[in-house]
Order: sequence, then structure tokens, then C-alpha cells
Amino acid sequence: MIEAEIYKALGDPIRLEMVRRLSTHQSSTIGALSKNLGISRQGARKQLQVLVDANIARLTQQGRETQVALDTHTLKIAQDFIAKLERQWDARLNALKTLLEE
Amino acid sequence: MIEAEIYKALGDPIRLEMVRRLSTHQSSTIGALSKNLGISRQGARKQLQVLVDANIARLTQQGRETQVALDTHTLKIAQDFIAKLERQWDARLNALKTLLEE
DNA sequence: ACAATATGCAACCAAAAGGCAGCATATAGT
DNA sequence: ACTATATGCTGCCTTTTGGTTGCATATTGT
Repeated sequence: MIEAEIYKALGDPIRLEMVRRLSTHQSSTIGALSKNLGISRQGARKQLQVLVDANIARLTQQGRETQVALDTHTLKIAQDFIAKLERQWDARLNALKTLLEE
Repeated sequence: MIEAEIYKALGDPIRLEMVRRLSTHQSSTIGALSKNLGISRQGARKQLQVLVDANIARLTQQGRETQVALDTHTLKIAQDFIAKLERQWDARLNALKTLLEE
């Protein structure tokens, strides 16, 4: 059940804010991403690592700073998984509805 | 940040399995949903409650048993949110690509 | 060379989450 | 009526998570 780790990583307000900042390109380094979150730099770094471990964010070191980038492939997996759940659920509901209308 | 609660609810293998079962209509009552998960009935019930609190599952009591149903509206919110993240990220990447190609 | 900046790593702590056993209650089947 | 079934509720325990402080290191700007 790979997907669970992705959702788990997204299931925290601070981590979700990080992803939001990355998606809008408001921050691109660890330092920038860690500011104004209401927690310490080290705390923020720990949260970022959760995103990295879930393959939602990727790190690239450049000199003394480290660039952070989103991995949209991973996000797509999550999105597709939910879409599939919805389709399966609705398909059966529609089948039932059709049956009742006959 | 409402979305975080939805992802948090989906971010556990057992809860995700429950959602999967519901989506494929393999189980529809609390009892059926709680079997063969590797944990006790009480444990499963607690996990189910997380899905209910996140508005991913709904409960409807019928006599001595309780029906469980998915709330696809909530799932759609999660799906749309990820789609938006991807679009924002890619839009800027494409803009950069265009700029470099000029 | 020196100071400032960007980051890493480990130890520690409190709170939340995940899971269990035990007991109670209401409904359904015989 | 009696038994089995479906479920609820509470208290307890262990593990995980979210966060901190303190200290170390490497790179950059002056």
C-alpha cells in the first residue's frame, strides 16, 4: 500500500503549506521554505524530510544551500488513486440506479 | 487548511484498505469492514471513526447493524487540490522552458 | 582571515495515534 | 424466552510524531 505514505506526508498542515509554497514557487531552498511556519528551522527540516521520504519533494545541493523541488509524478499517483476510488464507487451506484429504474 | 485532515485520514494502510473495500463495494457494514484487517474490532472501529470525522465515510444505522458509505464529494476535494498543485508547479516550469527556448 | 549564512545531526520531551481487553446494550433469529 | 450477533464505550498501554535545544561543519561575502 504505497499510497498511504504519500497521503500521510500530505496530512499535516505544515507539510501541506510547504507543498503549497513549492507549487507556487514562493520558496525554493530549505532555508526559505523553513521560515514563517511557526516552528524552528530544525523542526521544519524534519517535516521536509517526511516529504522527501515520500518522494513528494526532491533535494539538490548547490554550494551551501539546497534547492527543493516538487515531484509531480508522485502527486499524480495520489490523484489517480483517488480518481479510481471515485469511479469504482460511482459505477456501482449507477448500476444500482439503473436496476431500480427498470 | 481543511485538506490536511482528509490526507491524514487516508494516510494509514488500514484506513486506506477500508476505503478501497468501500469503493469496490466489498463491505458495507461496520462489522464486515472490520474483519480481516489484522486488528481487533474495536481497533478497526476507531480507525473507521477517523474516516467519518474527515467526512470520507458516512454511517447510517439500520436495525442492529450500521451501513458505511463513501463520501465522494470529500474525495473530490482532495483530488482537485492535488490537481491544482500540479498545475501551478507545471505552469511556472513551462514558462521557464519557454523563456529558455527564446 | 573573519564573520555571517545555510545546513546537518543527536538527544530529549510531550502529545497524539494505534491498538488491546473488558464490559454493556440492543436487535434479530430460533 | 433464549442465544447469537452487531455494535458502543471506557480505560489502559506502547509507539510514533512533532517539536525543541545545543553543537558541529561547510560555504560565501567582505
